[in-house]
Amino acid sequence: MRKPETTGASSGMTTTKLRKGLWSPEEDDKLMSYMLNNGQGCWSDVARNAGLQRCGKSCRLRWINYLRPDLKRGAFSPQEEHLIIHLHSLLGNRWSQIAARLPGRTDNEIKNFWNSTIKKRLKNLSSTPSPNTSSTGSPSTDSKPNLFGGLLSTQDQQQQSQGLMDEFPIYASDPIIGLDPFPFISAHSGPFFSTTTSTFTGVEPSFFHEDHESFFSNLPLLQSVNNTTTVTATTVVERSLKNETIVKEANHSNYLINNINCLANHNNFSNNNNPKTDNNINGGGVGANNFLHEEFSIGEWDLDDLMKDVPSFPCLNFQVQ
DNA sequence: AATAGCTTCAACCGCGCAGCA
DNA sequence: CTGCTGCGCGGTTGAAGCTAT
Repeated sequence: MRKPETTGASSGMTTTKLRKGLWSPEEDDKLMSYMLNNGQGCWSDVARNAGLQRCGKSCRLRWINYLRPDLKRGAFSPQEEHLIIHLHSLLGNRWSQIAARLPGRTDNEIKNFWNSTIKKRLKNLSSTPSPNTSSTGSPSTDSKPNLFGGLLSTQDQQQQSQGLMDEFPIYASDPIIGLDPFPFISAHSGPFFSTTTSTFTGVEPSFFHEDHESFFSNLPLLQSVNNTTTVTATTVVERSLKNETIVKEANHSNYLINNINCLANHNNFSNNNNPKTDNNINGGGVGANNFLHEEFSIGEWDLDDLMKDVPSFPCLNFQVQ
């Protein structure tokens, strides 16, 4: 928190000193009532028209992080934590994208939560290796390391997943975003990746149901690191801590090849009309079976493209009609 | 009770990007 | 093309609150 600056507007004709620091209740009232009456416009206009000695940037931040009526207050639920961890493993420090998938939460809030709480847990986890893992062995099939206090049994994982589904029904039909707090491991042990190749395998056409077509068509698969490497809990933690690097590197790695293979499969099954898909992935009409063995132009793809149509919550774009 | 150390989180800063003249 | 302006994002700061001693 910062000390509220008491210096008000100067007496100059053109130079009004902008306030910094904490917002007073009066300023909050002004901004809130202005936003409710006029909706979001140019932020510098908002600041001016609302009679605030604040820069537009400051008004925007205050509105987004504190005043917005759809904000959820209070601590993060275990389900939200679960989702944050999962999304962070997919997106890295793209807090705004993570926030867009958590209704009522802001990027700042999530960022703070991650830096203060989850990062600490990850460090603790890495400093106290699980007895169920070894430096050379495979992760246990009965339990996985987790950030909620140690090991999570398969049953507990299912319960957590169910909680997530209850809280975020939009994800209920999505086996990717909803189920796995530790995608690094599942990417190796799950049904969707071969353990010996970079190829997306074992998926039946029915897997891509139309109900979540657009979701899947753009949602990156869980990160698949070097598919021939055994992943331990320690590796998972280290990779979580280095996630930004992983995500960046993934753009030029098997990770993206997996995504693309998945996407290519899906786009073929769903026969959608995404021109980018058609041109760059489909190769202008390559059959489904060919996707798995084609070389793709990876440089033209990135997470943003893959994620852009993933559902977000309209409440985060609050605007008065 | 005092206070030192730690944690939390609201707010700021700087950068990159888009739109426009 | 260049410069300006506004917006949005991620990283960082620092005061308030909390906890341990």
